[in-house]
Amino acid sequence: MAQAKRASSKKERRQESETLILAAAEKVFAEAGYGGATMQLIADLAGLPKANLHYYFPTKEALYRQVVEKIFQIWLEAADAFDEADGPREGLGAYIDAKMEISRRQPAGSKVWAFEVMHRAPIIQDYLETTLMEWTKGRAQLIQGWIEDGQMDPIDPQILLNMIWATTQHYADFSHQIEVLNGSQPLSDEQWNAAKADVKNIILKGLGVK
Amino acid sequence: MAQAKRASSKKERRQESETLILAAAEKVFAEAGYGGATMQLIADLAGLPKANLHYYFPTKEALYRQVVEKIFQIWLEAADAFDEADGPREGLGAYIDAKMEISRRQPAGSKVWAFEVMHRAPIIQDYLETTLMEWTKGRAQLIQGWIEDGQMDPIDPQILLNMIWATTQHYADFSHQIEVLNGSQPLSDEQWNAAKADVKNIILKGLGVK
DNA sequence: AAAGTTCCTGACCATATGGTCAAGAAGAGG
DNA sequence: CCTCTTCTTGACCATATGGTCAGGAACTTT
Repeated sequence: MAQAKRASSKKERRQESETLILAAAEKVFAEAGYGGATMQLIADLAGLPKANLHYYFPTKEALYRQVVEKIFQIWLEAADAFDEADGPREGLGAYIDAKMEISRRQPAGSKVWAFEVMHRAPIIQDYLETTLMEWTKGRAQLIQGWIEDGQMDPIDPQILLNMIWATTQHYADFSHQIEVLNGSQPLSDEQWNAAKADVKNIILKGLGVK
Repeated sequence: MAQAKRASSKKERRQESETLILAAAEKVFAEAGYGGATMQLIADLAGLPKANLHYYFPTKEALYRQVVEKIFQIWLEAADAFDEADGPREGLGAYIDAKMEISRRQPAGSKVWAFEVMHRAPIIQDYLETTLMEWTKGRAQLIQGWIEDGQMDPIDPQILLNMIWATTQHYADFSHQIEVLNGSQPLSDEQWNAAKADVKNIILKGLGVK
């Protein structure tokens, strides 16, 4: 209360600046890729001088790394949907919903992720090999369990996961194409809901989920 | 026979050089994106001096454009599978097969396409709005016909097309991730066939195809 | 074999970009 | 107030990159 001044402590202001820069960086990296993005563009979008970015993030690569890591976190959080279910209809359904929602709310993040993986993951290769690998193995086992319980057809769980990732992320990564084919209009709420429902129905029915 | 010299006429040699450069460019653009790719890298991969690239392709953008246009052609050719069928099982099945095969044989091309669309299609926007739009409308109508014939469940054809594109192209665009999750091994023939079959089965069953 | 055309390439240039730095502004603490 | 630390920023630098060009090699044509 004493120093007041918008209650922004040093740490808080630092946090704010970093968040601001990260948000701008995410957008620019998504739109231009790592190579096409420039610190100047990011700075302009954040409304800061370029030198200031280098105060918070020593190099372009460090900034990029943080962007990618943040996205990876969100990616993983969507996984919670999986765990709190006891059958494929609920589990897969909730997971598809969660991933569709991410594609809708955070398309830039999804694009950066796609860029990164397409570049053979120069930055987050270790995450792929450790965290993602373990996560995937765990869910694959879960799916395998459902199969053995006769709750769905026997299908290689990895292929199913690929399919879910592909289909849901497509709505973020290829949003431009989707918009153009929609008469250059962003999808409406109804269209998003329809897409979500149809994707879910096709996959669940295709899996023979009881 | 007279001038012999490997029977390479002027035009043929020109064609050869251009093809060589385009192939190198496709790889480099796929691996680094437009911004990350350099003419030097492309030249090195093609085994030519940089200045020579500029003899055949005036600018980096012109080279990129040709790469993207070539890919778009392949993209469209896969569509033939669609037309020569009289039902969804055959039509969609053949189309999925064709697209999976492209993902396998031409992963670099698919990646460049993905890059381009993610960048909001600065180069091939007109193609999206004309050729792709028309193609899509035609196939959507075809699918609609199948639906009305009771050959499959009623589903927004656009959502179905998105799903097929997403799933099949994922195997090219995210091949790195797929390899890592496969124990850092490329998919074997059996795995490719399994993926192809499973994807097809899930989608066709999910659509309620008779 | 001479002339004309196409092709090839080393050297070069202008520009853009990532990154640095020194000097000062703004707070925090006393 | 004075000092210390954290932040901010315009100016600057080294390098990399797209692109140019002039001169020569190689091929074609007559």
